[in-house]
Amino acid sequence: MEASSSAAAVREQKRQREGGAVPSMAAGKAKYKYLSIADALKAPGFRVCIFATVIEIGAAFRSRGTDFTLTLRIADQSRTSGISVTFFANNPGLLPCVRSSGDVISLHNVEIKLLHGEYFVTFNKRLSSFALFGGMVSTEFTPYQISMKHHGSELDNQILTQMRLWLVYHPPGLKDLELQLWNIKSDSTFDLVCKVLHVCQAPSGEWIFYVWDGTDTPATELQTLLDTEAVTPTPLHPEEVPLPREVLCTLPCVGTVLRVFSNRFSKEILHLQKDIYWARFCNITCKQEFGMWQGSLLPSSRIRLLSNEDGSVVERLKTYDGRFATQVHREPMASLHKTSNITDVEFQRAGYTTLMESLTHGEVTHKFKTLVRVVAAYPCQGKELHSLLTGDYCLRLTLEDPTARIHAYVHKDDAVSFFGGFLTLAALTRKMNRLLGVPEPEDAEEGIAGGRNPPWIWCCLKSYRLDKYDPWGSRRYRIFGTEIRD
DNA sequence: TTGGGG
Repeated sequence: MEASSSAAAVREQKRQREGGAVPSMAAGKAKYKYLSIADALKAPGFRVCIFATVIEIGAAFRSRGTDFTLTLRIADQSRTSGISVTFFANNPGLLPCVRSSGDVISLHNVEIKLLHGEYFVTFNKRLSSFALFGGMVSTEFTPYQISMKHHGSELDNQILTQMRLWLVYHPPGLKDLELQLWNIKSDSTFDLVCKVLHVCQAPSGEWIFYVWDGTDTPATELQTLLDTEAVTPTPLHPEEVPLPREVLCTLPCVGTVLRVFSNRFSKEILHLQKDIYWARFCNITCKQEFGMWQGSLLPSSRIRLLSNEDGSVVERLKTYDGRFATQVHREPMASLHKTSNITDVEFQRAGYTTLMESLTHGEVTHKFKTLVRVVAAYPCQGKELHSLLTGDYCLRLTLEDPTARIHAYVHKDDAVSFFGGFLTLAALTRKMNRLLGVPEPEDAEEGIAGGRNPPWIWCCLKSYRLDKYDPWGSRRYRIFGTEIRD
């Protein structure tokens, strides 16, 4: 927001301290100097005027004094993370009643305070005033609520139009700091609105939250090194101990279940253990380990419980419902618009099944078609690889989609058809590298080296058991009816 | 005064 920012404006506001900003008059209309939030913060202790958008709406409640109070969070272009504004009034009807986040508020003569290193805006009921306007879809210049003693300013219409234009590109509800699983970024801090599906304590004492928002985490880049697969296989899940089957079966089959780790014990965890809740995980971070996303709570992180009617929750559920409107929307979000023509599959007409749907399926034995990435293979190079076509070996692939990772075997009888014939070692290596997303030597020179990005491939899988007395413990996956194209 | 991610 290009409010009348600048040091001069700050000095002007400083002159107006005590007694409130006295508006200069021009053509009969009051003229207030609005500061951007960033500039206003340079003048703690002074009264300032701010034009901003409401990004969070608190509930009105009785203060410990004689008043009613309400906290809003407002933001502008200079501070998209926003700042908290506290209002007081002896009658709740006098507090701002914001119709929707994204609405615009004009604040006159509010005070900036700095407490514990954090800035706040205080609305003084004797000296301050506010006006509320519709957000980006509105073209109305008349406020829908106005406090006592609020005088419109000459620049209001112009600044309101600018603010609405900015809002078009920065819609509220999805704040810059609020990410969904589909757009999380490594080592950034953000808020996540998610359903807490399960909470447990790892043997290390660490707490693990299993959270979900109906979207898929992005495909990760993997390390090129594959020769350690025999000794230390690529893990199938970020936690040390996998979830017991009865818990696994309660998790959703579409959308990633992110593991969020926390060293801190808090009473929030006890609350969350009892039931499934929607929550806002504030100021959390995430990283990739072995190509898997995992979240972490920081000392500054907070968990806020949300109701099912919360706007962000309703939005997430709407998005999730949309994924069921068509078959293709259930497919990994990261695979969309990336045609997968690496393999030919037998199950041309079969529907699509996520790995989680198969893992939680009621019967061990079943066949399905899925869309996955090959994150690791053993063996994957040299003589060992070639002996698959002639010898008595089977190939172990580590497959992933946004919902799970599994080991799937290419049985010795299927290896020739999987690779499309008795290939030379060179041809076989080329096909394997394509599956694993290992860059071609010429690509590597262009700076793609260092990581690999396996493509999405269609593949037919069969789930079966080795031991009828321990069907789930002895479950295996086997690839069939799938051929890598030339 | 209150209140300060209620």
